[in-house]
Amino acid sequence: MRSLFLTNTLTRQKELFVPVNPGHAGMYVCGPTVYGDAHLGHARPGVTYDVLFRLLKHLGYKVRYVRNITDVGHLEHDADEGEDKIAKKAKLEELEPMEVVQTYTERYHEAMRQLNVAPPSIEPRASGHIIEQINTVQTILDAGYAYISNGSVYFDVEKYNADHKYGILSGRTLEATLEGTRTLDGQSDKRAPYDFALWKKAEPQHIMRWPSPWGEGFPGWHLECSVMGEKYLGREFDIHGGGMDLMFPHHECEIAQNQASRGTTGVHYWVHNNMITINGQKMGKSLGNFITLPQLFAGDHSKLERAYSPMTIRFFILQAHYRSTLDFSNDALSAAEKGYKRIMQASKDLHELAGVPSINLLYGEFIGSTAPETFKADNDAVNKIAEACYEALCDDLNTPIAIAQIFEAVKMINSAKEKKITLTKADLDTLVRLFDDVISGVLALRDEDSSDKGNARAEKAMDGLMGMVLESRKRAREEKNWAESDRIRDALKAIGITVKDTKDGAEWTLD
RNA sequence: GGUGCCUUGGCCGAGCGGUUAGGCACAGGUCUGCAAAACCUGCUACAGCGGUUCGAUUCCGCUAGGCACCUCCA
Repeated sequence: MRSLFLTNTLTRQKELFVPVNPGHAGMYVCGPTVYGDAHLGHARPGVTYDVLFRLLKHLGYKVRYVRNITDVGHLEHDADEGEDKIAKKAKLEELEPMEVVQTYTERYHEAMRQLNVAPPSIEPRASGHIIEQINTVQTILDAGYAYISNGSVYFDVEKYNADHKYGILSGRTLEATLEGTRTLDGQSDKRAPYDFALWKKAEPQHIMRWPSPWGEGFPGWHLECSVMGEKYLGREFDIHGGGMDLMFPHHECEIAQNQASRGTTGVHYWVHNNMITINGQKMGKSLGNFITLPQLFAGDHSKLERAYSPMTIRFFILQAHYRSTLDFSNDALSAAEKGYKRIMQASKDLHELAGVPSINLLYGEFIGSTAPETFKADNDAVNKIAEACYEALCDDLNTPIAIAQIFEAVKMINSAKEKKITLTKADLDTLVRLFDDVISGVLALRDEDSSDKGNARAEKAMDGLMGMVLESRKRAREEKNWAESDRIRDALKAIGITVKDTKDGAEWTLD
């Protein structure tokens, strides 16, 4: 099995991935809080951890990927004064909170499906794990790392910090945290500003509430990930992913909860993706640069010059390393779109050259093969490209380098098609395998054109029809009737079909 | 204020102590009835100022500018 290296936020270093159980990989990623449409920012972790999930599988691990849905407990503003995001939205739209949850969970799934992000192995909801969360709160209380105050339960950070160390992930000291903590205006039930809620007492107007030993209330936001992670992946598991903005306090609190409740920090590799910015600034509702995925796909936003397809977005994200900020702009998206289409065209041509059918995996499907250890092309350049591609992917998920290698392969394929170079069967087989495994399997880029064509019968009819049209154009060209030949080409262009004359005759593509 | 990060050619974006990343755009060429595509060639940059070094875009320091987290955020 190939070695995989991941940057671990905990050590701030690139580390060799060694799973808890050989051959198995457990991965937990913080999913969305479902109170609104998924936005550009959700696409980044969605795609990033999807690639990690797929890569782990391709390398030969049996992977369990848990990505939660937060449907309770995530408060707006200060933890003491804030309102539950779901409940607020429900009030606004006069819906049951669970109707809000249902609607936006479905819409999130649809957006992820369009981005070709495979569903996780398990997608647990916070509201479905209230009992487990109550149990964990009790365990932390029993261990002495929490206290009850006015019907709520808070984590005692100072006590915890004395025995263990609070801040190991973010590198913050307790004093530093204190300095940064906002002075609360109202009086608080908390002993210290950095204490966080494990269980919150529900005020009379609060609609989402459950009975507990401490009265009616609801769980604190940080708790769900600790609890569900342990439930589905065990006391200690391999990878925990999420956005960098969640590092503090969310993940820091998770570690403290883990240590306090199960005697281990719980996670071996913390992986954090960076943010997507728009004109150099993080997306925010208040900044007016908040673009949802449906808007992006439809081109329906003032910042958008036009629509960008899901695969364009996916490719755009993969062209940057996941730990770098990625700046959104129309120019960058347009450039990504062209590059993506170039790869897709080369993929089609490659499969044709090799005489094997193009694969275009459907949502959630996986390549069945395991990553090869060596490559057996006759042309050594092909072997080098394939090897470099895998090295890049295994080197902390360096997708931009992997894609750069793919472009090298694209160049070779095009040259072979132009008959400037010759590729042997072994060369073509290696390239096909690389494209099927890496492009379709791991990076999960699919051909949007062919998937849009519709059913097989329609496609067959279309092919036949185009054959007839191009045949009559061919005849016109043979008679050097350029006017007629150009008329047909222009007419086809007008209905969205581009014709290209190659050495081997005319080709057509849907725009 | 505390903590961390960034500044790469027209744009996006990798990387690294000495080797052309890649894409998009642009210019010239090949091919072609034309067009498109493709191929070939060109465009060689690392904010500024010092320092370390045989050699720095890559390490260190300072300066300028920008960003993120510390409050909900992927």
